[in-house]
Amino acid sequence: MEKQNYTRDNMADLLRAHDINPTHQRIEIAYALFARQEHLSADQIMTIVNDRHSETSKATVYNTLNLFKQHNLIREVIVDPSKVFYDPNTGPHHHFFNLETGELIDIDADDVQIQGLPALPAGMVTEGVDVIIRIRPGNA
Amino acid sequence: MEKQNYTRDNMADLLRAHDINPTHQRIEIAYALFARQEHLSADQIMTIVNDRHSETSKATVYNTLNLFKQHNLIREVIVDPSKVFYDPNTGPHHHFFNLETGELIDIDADDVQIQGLPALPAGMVTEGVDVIIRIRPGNA
DNA sequence: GAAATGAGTTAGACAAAGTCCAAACTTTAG
DNA sequence: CTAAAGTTTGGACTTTGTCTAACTCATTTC
Repeated sequence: MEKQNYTRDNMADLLRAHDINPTHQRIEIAYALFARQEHLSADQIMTIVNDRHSETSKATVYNTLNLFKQHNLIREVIVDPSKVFYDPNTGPHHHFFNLETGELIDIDADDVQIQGLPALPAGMVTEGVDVIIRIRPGNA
Repeated sequence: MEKQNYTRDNMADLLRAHDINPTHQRIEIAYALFARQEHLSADQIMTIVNDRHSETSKATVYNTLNLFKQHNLIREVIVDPSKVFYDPNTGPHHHFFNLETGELIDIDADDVQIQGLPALPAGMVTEGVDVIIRIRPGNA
């Protein structure tokens, strides 16, 4: 959590550390997510990556994001019915979701305990726990 | 929670109790959700409603589900990136989500406590808290 | 170095969920 | 009966995401 130096150079190392062959496009996409440390949609990522010069196709953006997800480099966040967000933070954490702006805010999971959950159905294993707190500006 | 008698007849009362004018199509859609007490997608609801005879258009299904949602008769569940599920249970509860089958299982929220959440951002109000436990068949 | 190989990328067609809109239909009230 | 308000409809449209077959490019192999 301390490595703030996200440059294109060490994106290659990061990718290799996750068994991903670092290509030009993959580095750009990883850089877009990690340098900003924001939750971005595929569409936003494509805009960012192509704003510079690179020309990366839609298919590659989707392929790459799914590849990153499979290799646990990023995580999907499903809160907006119309699009998926990708999150460079794979550590355990939850989210505030601002219903007005669509903004996501991280909540570190270390401080959060959830008690009283029933047992899992037989033969099932937990893959992940998502807590989403939907918020809106308001009249306290 | 005790009223198990969900018939088309008392769907009209239910709709009126939520300030919704009970039309033929609305009754059918409400009946589809409440009689089964299941989590259904818009597509599934349309199939069910049209399997009988009624002929209800896609636009009406979506209009009606959004109307029900606004009047707190049903709730949206967002777990599958490709489609929204509608839930006739509006009481506080959470979900197991079976990643293999797409099945949703309710978890009563009365027994669940969540501790250690940070304060809301200034000027914000909680609209709802969703806990989703993603599960898959497995090797315990 | 030329050819073969294989991984990665691409444009564009396609699919599915959901929205939008103007026309048509239904109710209700006068 | 008529007007107004409320509801439904088909179909066009948009958006997110997938698929495919061709193409590029780096690497190996001879």
